[in-house]
Amino acid sequence: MSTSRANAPYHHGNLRNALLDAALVILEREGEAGLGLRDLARAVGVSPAAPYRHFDSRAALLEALAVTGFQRFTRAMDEVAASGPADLASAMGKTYVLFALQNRALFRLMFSPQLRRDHRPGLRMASDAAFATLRHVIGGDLKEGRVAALAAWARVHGLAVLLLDGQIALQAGEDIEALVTAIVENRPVAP
Amino acid sequence: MSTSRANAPYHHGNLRNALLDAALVILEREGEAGLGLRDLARAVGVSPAAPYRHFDSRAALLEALAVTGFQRFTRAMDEVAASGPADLASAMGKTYVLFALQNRALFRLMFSPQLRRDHRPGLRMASDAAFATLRHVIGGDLKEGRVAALAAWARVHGLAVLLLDGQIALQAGEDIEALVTAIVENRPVAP
DNA sequence: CCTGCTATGTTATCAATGCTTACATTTATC
DNA sequence: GATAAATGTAAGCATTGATAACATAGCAGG
Repeated sequence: MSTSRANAPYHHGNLRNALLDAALVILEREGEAGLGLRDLARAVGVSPAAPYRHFDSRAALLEALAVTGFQRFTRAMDEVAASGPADLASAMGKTYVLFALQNRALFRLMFSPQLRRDHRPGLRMASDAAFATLRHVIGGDLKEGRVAALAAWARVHGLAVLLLDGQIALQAGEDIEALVTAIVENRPVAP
Repeated sequence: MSTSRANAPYHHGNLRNALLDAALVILEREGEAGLGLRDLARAVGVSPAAPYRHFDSRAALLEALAVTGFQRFTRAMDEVAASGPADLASAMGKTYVLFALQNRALFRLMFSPQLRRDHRPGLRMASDAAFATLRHVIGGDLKEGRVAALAAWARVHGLAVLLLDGQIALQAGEDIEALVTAIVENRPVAP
């Protein structure tokens, strides 16, 4: 290929992807507030101003991270839908919550109101794409109208947020995945 | 009383309360990230270092704000419980969501993982107090066990968060309060 | 090879912020 | 009044996001 710049290393290597990878690690370890451009540049081994060649601002970097988060989210949803589970809505709900638990800081970033405030079109598009499939499946599967679909979504999203924020205290010896399954499927823990 | 310092004006007036009031205004207008101690001091009309006489750090100020938020929240919950509605759980759920909508940034701050990270005892106590009553009412009213109580909580909290984050798009002419009522009471919008 | 041209990275620097220290001023108490 | 505590100010430090000027690496065409 002649125009292989997106993949081939230039000066450093493909710095943009290296920055995103390192940023994701720092994000999950330190939280969004602890992700500074200087630390990030130091982690990758470039000068403090180098990231600005790839991201206009810190907010733009966070947006790019959130977009990759929505892409992973979409992939996880598509995979579970393609696997053809017996109860599709419950399986997707469970995947929804587990995704949040396995990508804690990233999930929070995806729904960060700070990012949504300055209407970044890339984030909007990634978010819409992710929820288009989810909305379609939930709305088509439940067939109980808008309120039921929103209630199901709210239950799943609320469970994810409460677990992330440490509001739901696990009882002794309780398996978190079993609890999620029980709540999503709306049945007692011990069946 | 001899020790009326908490209320009586000293040099400036009771600076601590003035700071909290102004901080709440800035918080709802600019978001948590936009609440700087310099702006805050300027808004109240004191020097940039004056707030540090009342709050050890920016985090301590945010904690104090969150504590007042939990106190308001507790009051709202107690009031609706004392009013003796027909369906107590639904009434409290609706109050829960409306409180979030009427105190957007404050509600988010109350559940901020940043604040929870450094275990501040005041915040923990205020949070526990607020949820003790809620947990008691939900648990005692539903009588369907832990999973049902958590599911109800998750639905209400998730609805609040999704509305705050602008994820739920209102349809043309749709009343948000009616939608909240419908979802919380789990019935169609048009009865 | 040499000359533009673009993409990328570095150095130096600025402004704003959270925070601290040393000092000044007002109030309370004896 | 004297003294000590409480409260506010002034000045400055370290860090951070952001920008500007400069330097380097690849590419294209003569």
